[in-house]
Amino acid sequence: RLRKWQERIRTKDAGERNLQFALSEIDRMASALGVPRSVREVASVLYRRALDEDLIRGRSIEGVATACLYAACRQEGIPRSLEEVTEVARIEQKEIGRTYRYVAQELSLAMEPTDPKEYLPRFASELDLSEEVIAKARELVDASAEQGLLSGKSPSGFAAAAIYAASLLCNEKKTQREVADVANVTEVTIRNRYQEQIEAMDLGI
Amino acid sequence: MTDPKETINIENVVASTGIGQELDLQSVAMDLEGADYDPEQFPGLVYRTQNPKSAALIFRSGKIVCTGAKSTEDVHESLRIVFDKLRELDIKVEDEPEIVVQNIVTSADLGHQLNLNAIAIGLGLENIEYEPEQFPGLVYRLDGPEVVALLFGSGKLVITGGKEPEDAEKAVDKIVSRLEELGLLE
DNA sequence: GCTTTAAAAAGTAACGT
DNA sequence: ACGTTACTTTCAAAAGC
Repeated sequence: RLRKWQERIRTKDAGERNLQFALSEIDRMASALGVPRSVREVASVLYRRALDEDLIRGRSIEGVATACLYAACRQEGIPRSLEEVTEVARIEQKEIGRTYRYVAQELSLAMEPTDPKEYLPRFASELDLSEEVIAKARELVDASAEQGLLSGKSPSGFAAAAIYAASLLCNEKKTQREVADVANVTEVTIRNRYQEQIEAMDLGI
Repeated sequence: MTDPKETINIENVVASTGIGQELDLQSVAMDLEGADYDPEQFPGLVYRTQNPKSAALIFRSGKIVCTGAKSTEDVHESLRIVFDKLRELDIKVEDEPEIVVQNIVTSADLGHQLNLNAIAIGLGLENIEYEPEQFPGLVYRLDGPEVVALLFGSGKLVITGGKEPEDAEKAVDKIVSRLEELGLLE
């Protein structure tokens, strides 16, 4: 009786402490990633849902919290790549990706692949590129995606190539290295795609 | 039109068997040249055959896993070689241990580029996994046959999880007809 | 869940030259 | 800017942690 009561309090306290820990971790990572408060709120809601659905069993709180934040960024249209999330997380990328897939499946999140265009504003802003470059990059992404060049390619690499190509076309040139650095991809990836994106857009015009 | 089924190629066959005899892997490792055995790392002894090319994992219990062969025929040939090698070490091996194929990996080509984004939505996001940031292939789990297909933008695909070559053919037929009814082939 | 084996697909990354 | 090597994903079995 008394022991059971104490146990319930203990369990409740532990659960409450774990939830607070998860939410504070989401807050910490969200701040480090520089995403708006709305994303943290969506991530928190996802985490509570995961908790309600018992998805934490056999997984780390840290992992589920991180996966929820990654999913929330995507749902809110301001994606952070797994690599970027990993930089502020305390678990490895492979585990974040695996947990994200599990949570997305169990909560029926119906996540569509990230649209490369959602990366454009951030990349352009970090490179001090104009609105004109963003518009041109959008054209490049749409034209090349329409011609089937997007299948299988990483959204951030695709966006990076479009930003680089657009900066050339708009006479606001940035080097491949500068674009690669803000996008967290290699110069090789940009080099391998920007040319065909320009060709795709020229064909479409 | 080339039937995509004609492009199916078996890339790997995994099978298990057993000699019905316990083994002292430490001594087998000493006597069998080319054997890799590091019990700290993995409980099985690794023995590779050259013709056909394959790798056999031999366990203390006498059970053996063979992988890397390009056909069911090659699996039997590889294991025949392994059995004979063990017999040379004066280890008793049944005449014809039962060999069970556990998995067949095949590749094929649908002959058309694929719009994976459209296919992901067409097949239903809840039925597939497509995370191009992590892997370029779209993962599609079929009900019958029970196999997993990896679809690529090039139109090529990998089918794994099947236990017989027919599973891959059935899978390709199902995938082709599903994509056709969705109007996403070609 | 992990450890090991093999194999394909295509993309990306990290080396060295 | 090459080339090479290697990692990502899927699958199954084995014995043991």
